Amino acid sequence: MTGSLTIGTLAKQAAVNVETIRFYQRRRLLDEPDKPPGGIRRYTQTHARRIRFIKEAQKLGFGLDEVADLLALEDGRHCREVEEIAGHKLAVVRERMTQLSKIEKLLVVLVGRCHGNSGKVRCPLIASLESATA
Amino acid sequence: MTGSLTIGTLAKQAAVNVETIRFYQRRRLLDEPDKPPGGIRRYTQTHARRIRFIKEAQKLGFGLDEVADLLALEDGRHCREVEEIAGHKLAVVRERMTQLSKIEKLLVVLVGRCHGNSGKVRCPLIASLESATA
DNA sequence: ATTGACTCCGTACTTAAGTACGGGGATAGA
DNA sequence: TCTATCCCCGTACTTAAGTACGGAGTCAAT
Repeated sequence: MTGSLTIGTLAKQAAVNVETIRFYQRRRLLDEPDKPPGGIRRYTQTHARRIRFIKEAQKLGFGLDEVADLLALEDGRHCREVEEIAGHKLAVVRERMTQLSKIEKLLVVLVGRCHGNSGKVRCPLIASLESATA
Repeated sequence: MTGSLTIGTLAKQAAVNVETIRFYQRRRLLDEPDKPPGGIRRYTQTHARRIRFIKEAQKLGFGLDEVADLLALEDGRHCREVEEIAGHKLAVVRERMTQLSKIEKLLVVLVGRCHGNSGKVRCPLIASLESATA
């Protein structure tokens, strides 16, 4: 049955180390299912999804504390909290997208300029990001 | 004159710790100006810009090794290298933008749904990211 | 000429995020 | 049944990215 995983298979499904799962549990990012007396814990696809979410969010530059904020939203919160957390994250996310799109444009230009050429190229990558940074 | 900084003022301008600058120099992310015999090194705005760039790139989820790749582009490279590095980074950047925009949409929905409401809200944040992840 | 702030450099410590290890228990297949 | 493989849990180690520390030299203003 695909609805009941041991920690090992969960780890495989979510493509992380078993120890990482236990680490997330300690950090309260992932709940620890009750242990059947004298036994082995069972996990679900919900756990797997949450782990993958954590990993994705990390790639986007969020630290585990920030990921915890995001997960708090997922877990259901009162509106005032939601507005505060979500509003703040929204600003962060948008800022990041802006910066990324600047880098993206520059990379595109660079690759294009380069195509079929075999000399040296130099690009104003930094300057361009800067104009937004200032 | 604004064109000649000591490491201390450079640190202030770039909003980092002096030690961080020295650390970046060790990591070859930032060049170390020649030391006038028996003396104190002088930095320029170019250094400050580069440091700010490093910091921005980090916020976007790039590690220092990846930042080094980006800086290699800035520093001028042969076309084959540029196409390789830039092309690869471009894919990464686009992937990140996609993920961010998913999170963004969800946050917007969440905040909107919440507005003027005072109960509890729950959101399918994870599920949405997931659909892209899979 | 002296003092206070700053630089230089090497070494060591810290924080975040894992990873690894090891003893002891459970469990499933030969 | 026995043995291999996996789980549980605590403790300790690792890696990336800084930060801090301390002694010795330097510079600028008093």
